[in-house]
Amino acid sequence: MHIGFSESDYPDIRRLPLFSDMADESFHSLMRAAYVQNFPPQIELITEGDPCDFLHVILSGSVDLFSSWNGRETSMATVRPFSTFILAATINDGPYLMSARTLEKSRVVLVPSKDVRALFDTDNLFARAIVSELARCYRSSIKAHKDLKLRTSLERLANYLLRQQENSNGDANFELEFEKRRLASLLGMTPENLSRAFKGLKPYGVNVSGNAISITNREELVNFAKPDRLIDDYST
Amino acid sequence: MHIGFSESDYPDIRRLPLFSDMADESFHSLMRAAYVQNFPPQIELITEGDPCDFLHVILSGSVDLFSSWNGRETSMATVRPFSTFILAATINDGPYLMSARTLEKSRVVLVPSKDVRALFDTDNLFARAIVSELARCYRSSIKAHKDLKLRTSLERLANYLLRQQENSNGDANFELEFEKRRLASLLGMTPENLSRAFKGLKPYGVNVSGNAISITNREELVNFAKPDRLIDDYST
DNA sequence: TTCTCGACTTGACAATTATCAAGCGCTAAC
DNA sequence: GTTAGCGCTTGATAATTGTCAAGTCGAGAA
Repeated sequence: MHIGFSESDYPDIRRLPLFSDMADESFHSLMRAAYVQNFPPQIELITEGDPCDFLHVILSGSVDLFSSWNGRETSMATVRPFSTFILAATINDGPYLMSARTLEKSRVVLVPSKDVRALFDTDNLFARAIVSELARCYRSSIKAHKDLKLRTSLERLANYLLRQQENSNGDANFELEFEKRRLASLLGMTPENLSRAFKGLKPYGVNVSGNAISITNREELVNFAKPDRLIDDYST
Repeated sequence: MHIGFSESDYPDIRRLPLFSDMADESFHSLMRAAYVQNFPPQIELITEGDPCDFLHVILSGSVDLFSSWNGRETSMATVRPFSTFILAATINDGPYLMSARTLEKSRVVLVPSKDVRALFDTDNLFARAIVSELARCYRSSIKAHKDLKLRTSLERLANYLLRQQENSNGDANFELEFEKRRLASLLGMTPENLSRAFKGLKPYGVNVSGNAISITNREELVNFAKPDRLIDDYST
C-alpha cells in the first residue's frame, strides 16, 4: 500500500471538472495537503457512520459504494476514474452515509475535508464546480430512486442493459462490467432473481453467456424497457 | 391566483438558511426579480421534463413532489415551509426530474433560475448556502434510497411512525400529516398494503384510528424498527 | 335527516421476489 | 489430469407485495 504523491498524477486530477477551473494557486495548495494511495482489491476505504476526513478521488481501478442495515447489505453505486466520491459528507462535515471498498487494485487521492471546505470560501470557480458536481450527484440519486420505485426488477435490468450498451459504443455485443452478484445488488435484487430475469429478457432478444451480453433486437428491448431520459440519461 | 409580492414575506424568506447569510444587496436584487403566488390545492406547479425556469420556495401550505413513468406514479417527497425545492435543476440548468403539486392552499415564491445562477458567482455566502442546501438534499435522497432498498414495507412504516412521533414532540399520540394513500405512495407501497401494514404493527403497540396514531410501547416498536441515524436522522 | 361520494378497509387471488438446497461449470492449485 | 472452491444456475417453496372486487365508514350536500 504505497503512500506518496507523484506529480504525474497532477494532470489527471487537474482535468476533473471539480478541479479544472480553479486557480493554479488553489489547486497546488490543495494538492500539497493531499496524498495518494494504491489499494489492493477488496479493501474497505470508508466505513459508513465514520466522520468524514477526506474527499476521495479515484484515479484508477473501481470502487463500490455500499450500505448496510440490520445485517443486510446493498450496493448503491460504482465509482470509476476520474470521479470524486463522498463529496456531500465533506461539504456538510457529516458522517459518511455509505461505505466504500475497492473492487480491484485502485489508486485514490485523499484530500483533507477541511482544506476543501476552506478553499471553497476563497476560490469562486472551485465553489461553482463543487455545486455542479453536487447537483449532478443529487440528480443521479433521484434517478436511481425513481428507477427503484417505479420499475420492476425485470424493467430495471432491461434499462440497465440498454444503458450499458450505449456505454459500449452501442455495440450489440458487450461485457458486463462486474460480477453478477454485484449487479444484482445494484439493481436491488437477489442473484437468483437476476439469473431468472436474464431468462425473462430472452424473448426480447437478450442473450447471455457468462459476462458476455448480446442484444439481437434492440428495438424490441427498448419497446419493453421504455427508457426515459428523466431516469436513464445520466448526462442531464 | 393572486400574483404579487408583499414586503411582509421578506422576513420569512430571509430567514431561510439559503438566504439568511447573503448580502443585503444580493437578497434585494433576487427579490426584485422574484414573485409570489397563492395557489389553490391540487395545482400542478411543475411538470417533470420541463426546463427549469424558477427556483421555488414554499412559504405556507404543502407541496407534493412526485414522478411518473409508464403510467405509474409515486410520491417522492413532501415540501413544507420554509424550504426550497428543485434547487439542483436550477443550478445545473437541467430539466425537472420531479413534478410538484400543491396539497393544500399554498403560497410559493418563484425566483428566476438565471438570477440564482448569476448571484451565485458574485455572492460567496450565497454560494456556500446553496452548497449546504444541495448537500443536505443529496444526503436525504441517499437516505431515502437506503430506506427503500434495505427495508421491507413494514419496517419502513415502523420507522416512519417513529420519525413522525419525534416531530410531534415525542407525544405517544399524534396525527398523520396527510392522507394514507399519499403515505403509501411515499413509502413505496399500495394503500391496501399500508392498511395491512398498520395491522401488522399492532403487536408492537401501534394503534390507528383514522389519522390518529398512538404508540403505546415505543421501546418495543424501536426494537422492531431498528431506526438508524444514517437512514432516519434527517438532521445530519 | 338522508344521501352520496370518496377514502379506507377487507378478502380472495395473482404476481413478484426472496429463501433454501442442490447442482453445474469454470478456474486455479496441486 | 484431478480436485476444490466459488460463482452462477435451477427447482421447490415461502414470503412479500400488488390487483381486483366488494364492502364499511364518515364527512359534507341536499
